[in-house]
Amino acid sequence: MDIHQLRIFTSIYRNRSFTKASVELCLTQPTVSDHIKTLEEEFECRLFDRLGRTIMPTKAAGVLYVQAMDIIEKADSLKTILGELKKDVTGELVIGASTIPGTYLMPGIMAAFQGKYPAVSFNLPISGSGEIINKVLRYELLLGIVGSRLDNDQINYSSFMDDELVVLAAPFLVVEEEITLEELVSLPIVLREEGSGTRKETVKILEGKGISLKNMKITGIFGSTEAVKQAVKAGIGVSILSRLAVADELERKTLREIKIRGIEMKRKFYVATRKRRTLPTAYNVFLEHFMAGTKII
Amino acid sequence: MDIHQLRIFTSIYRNRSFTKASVELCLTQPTVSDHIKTLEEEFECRLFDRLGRTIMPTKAAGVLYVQAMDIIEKADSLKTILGELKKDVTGELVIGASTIPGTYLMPGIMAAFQGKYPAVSFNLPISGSGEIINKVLRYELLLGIVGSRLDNDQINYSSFMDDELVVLAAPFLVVEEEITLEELVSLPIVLREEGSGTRKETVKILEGKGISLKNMKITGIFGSTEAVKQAVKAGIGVSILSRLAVADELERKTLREIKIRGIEMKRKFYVATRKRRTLPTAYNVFLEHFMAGTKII
DNA sequence: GCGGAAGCATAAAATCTCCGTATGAAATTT
DNA sequence: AAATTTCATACGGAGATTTTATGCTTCCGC
Repeated sequence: MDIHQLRIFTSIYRNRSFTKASVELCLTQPTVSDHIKTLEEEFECRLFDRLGRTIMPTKAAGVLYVQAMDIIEKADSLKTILGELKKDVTGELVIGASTIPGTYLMPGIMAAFQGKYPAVSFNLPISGSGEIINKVLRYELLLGIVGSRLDNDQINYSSFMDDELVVLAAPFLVVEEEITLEELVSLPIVLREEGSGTRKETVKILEGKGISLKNMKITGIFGSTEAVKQAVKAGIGVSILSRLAVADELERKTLREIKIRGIEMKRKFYVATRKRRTLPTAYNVFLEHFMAGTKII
Repeated sequence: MDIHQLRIFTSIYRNRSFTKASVELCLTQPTVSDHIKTLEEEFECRLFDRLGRTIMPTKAAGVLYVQAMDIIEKADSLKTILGELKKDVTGELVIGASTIPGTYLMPGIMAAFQGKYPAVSFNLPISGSGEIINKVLRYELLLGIVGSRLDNDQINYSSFMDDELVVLAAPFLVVEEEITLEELVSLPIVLREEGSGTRKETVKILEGKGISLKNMKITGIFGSTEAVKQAVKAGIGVSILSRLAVADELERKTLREIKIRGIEMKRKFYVATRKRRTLPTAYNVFLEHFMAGTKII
């Protein structure tokens, strides 16, 4: 049995004629006859009584017609359903993010997106960059937003936004507005723990300038960005954090930015996806919105 | 798209593997691959991400799986449903009957049949034999029970029961228990109207004995069997009716049977069906019961 | 009632689809 | 790095589908 055969059957049933059905389906009459014969043999029951010039559907045909139409309609709707899926921006978007973008960037973007597509909801697991990327690798996440790359040929990174690392001090700390790199090294410093993306990027940039952490006076190591901020405010030392994370404090002047002469500490945020995976439409639409919305910043 | 292809798809989805699906379905892996390719092209969406040694169903695949299983199960149930139909003795049986069998024979048989198959109900339109046969011809009835044939090569008759026509008189009428044919002709007679099957059979038998109605003294023509009985009881004349129709009256001796020496007036009842038409199971089962139950009478 | 038209069945040939074998490419494991 | 696993592709043959041609029956008009 075959959907095609069911279509032929239902056409005959409606038209009360093999010939008319063959016209409707753009087939020849013998083809139509043959398929009905096949169906009758398979179901072991006559479907149409051939009365010479006319035909009469049997009771079995009446029963089959309803069932067959059911199947045909379901089959036809498949294409529509899968087509709609391509336009369908609904459901839960699970997007992993590392600490800085997850805390200070994504919530705002997600809120804006949800204003545009109210049918979506968000799930935003936040961990370190490395863990996020690992989950993308292990198919546990479709999308990760990270501030640090972990080289792996299975991951596609696309950078979408420049971030800046700024040196921060307590407002009361007696330091120039702009200092030299050498002066920075002489200051007491507080940092995130090892493994943090922000710390990793900071170290990378400093080492690029020929400075090792070992040459610096580390007065505190803290497990979260907020803790580091509190430590800086308390005067334990200066620190280097993402501008994104301290925008508020700089505005309210509870933290002070110290420029380094002739140096800009840039880093990038990345969207991480696994190679060869197909993103559902909602994710793609979100990414589009996301890329467009963050480029300007 | 094809049910077969949907089956292949669902097997892959369950097995999370093209190869395992090919084993399950007794196909080769390239065949399975090819069908999925066809589906993906038809639906214009990827169903499985090929990740090298493993695969991952896409969101579209998840949606399709539910729909596909639905179709497959419906398709599989078709055979069962049509199979059940063959054992299914339910629904309304519409059986046309002419006056005598319809009035005096069918109700009892139908009651017995319904005792055995409580799921059936009956619809028993009663008209003249000719009209019943015509309705069978015009596909308005599947089955007719008639006491008189109407020759037509589209109708199959099968006789199932002998009936007897008996001469009836009022109990008070002074007539011998058994008379000769000549004596019968001399008696006043009442009859059904022309067109009645009983009258037709009566005339046929009498003419077979060389007697024409024109030689008889017709004292009344009535439109129903019951009316004829009343007329006979009232002494308007004798009449010839089916034994079936007067069994009660003979028993209660409100009518008297008069035998004709050396003559038996037999007639037959017939089941009339249209050639080439397929009877639903319930009708066939009823016919079987019917034939078995009436042969003895 | 007879000839022709209409409708379904059957037979044979052409075409198409489906499936298997052989082989390749990529990823993972050893 | 070699071996293994898994999916993709190429190609040929078997079988199914379709068409053309034709036959048979019924039904309609004359």
